[in-house]
Amino acid sequence: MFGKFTHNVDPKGRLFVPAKLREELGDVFYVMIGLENSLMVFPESKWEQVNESFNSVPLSDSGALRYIRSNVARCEPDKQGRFVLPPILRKYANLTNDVTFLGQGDHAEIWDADAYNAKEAAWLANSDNLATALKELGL
Amino acid sequence: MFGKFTHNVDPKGRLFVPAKLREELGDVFYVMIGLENSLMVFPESKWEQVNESFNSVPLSDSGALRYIRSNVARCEPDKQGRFVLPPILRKYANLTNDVTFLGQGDHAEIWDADAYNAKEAAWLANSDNLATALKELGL
DNA sequence: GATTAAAGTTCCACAAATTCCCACAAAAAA
DNA sequence: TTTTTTGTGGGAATTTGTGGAACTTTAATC
Repeated sequence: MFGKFTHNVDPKGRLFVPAKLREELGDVFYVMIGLENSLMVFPESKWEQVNESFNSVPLSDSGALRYIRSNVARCEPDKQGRFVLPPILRKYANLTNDVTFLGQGDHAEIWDADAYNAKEAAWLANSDNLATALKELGL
Repeated sequence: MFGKFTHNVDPKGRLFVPAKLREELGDVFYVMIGLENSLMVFPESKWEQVNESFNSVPLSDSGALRYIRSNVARCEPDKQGRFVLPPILRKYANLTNDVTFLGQGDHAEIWDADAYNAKEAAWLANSDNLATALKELGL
């Protein structure tokens, strides 16, 4: 999963799955809260792994995990390729108008478009950042 | 992959893969942002290596890599040997009219032709540059 | 318990964008 | 020159993305 795609949430809270990600995300996927008010989207296969990890943590340590897990949404897109994102998640990520999907290899991320653009622009503005990152990748 | 080839982007954002690079790039290749507003093009085999590097970085540290990865495009040339470069990448590299491909061994680079020519001219203007470079190569 | 309102789903329709395909000019090879 | 390959343009058909209507379900009110 790669690339950046921007769509809007409609008044009913429906989100369109970008065509390029649709196949990889499949008919059923899971949305969970992520870092910095982003959301993470897992295709079913990956979700099973994540779920395993949840289960391997002892219940007593699970304060934070309880919160995360209780806000997971199982989503199934409709015929047009849209799905309804529960209000809690929409609120967590401040999704109001435009929303960007980011392909991140084995999963995707959902961000409020403005918030993400600001972050990205700030990062790109410092060209050392890119040079360092490429070096880390061995390029 | 070697050589320098210049073609144009058409209004639909299509780029022609230079004949001499076509075989080495294959039916599927990946385009990613590079230094100084250039783009990097990887054949599938090389891309797999790069992708490994991406995956070896823990999610929490991946801030920088997020921006890079979300600007990757998987490309498949059409029957004429052209492929569509997503607007984000075209914009990043300021591709409007003429575009040059540079063969760089295991990958290729894409530059705006004017921008690249200017850089090249500036570099050539100082003859010490060449001497230094050859020395680095042990020649 | 019936009626109405609100919220949530499913479906249909349409514009815009993208893909696919055909045609042709220019350049290179035979 | 003739033939093939390379490079470019554009139209037709399909897909994508968006809005909203119609229908269900849930809840609220009398």
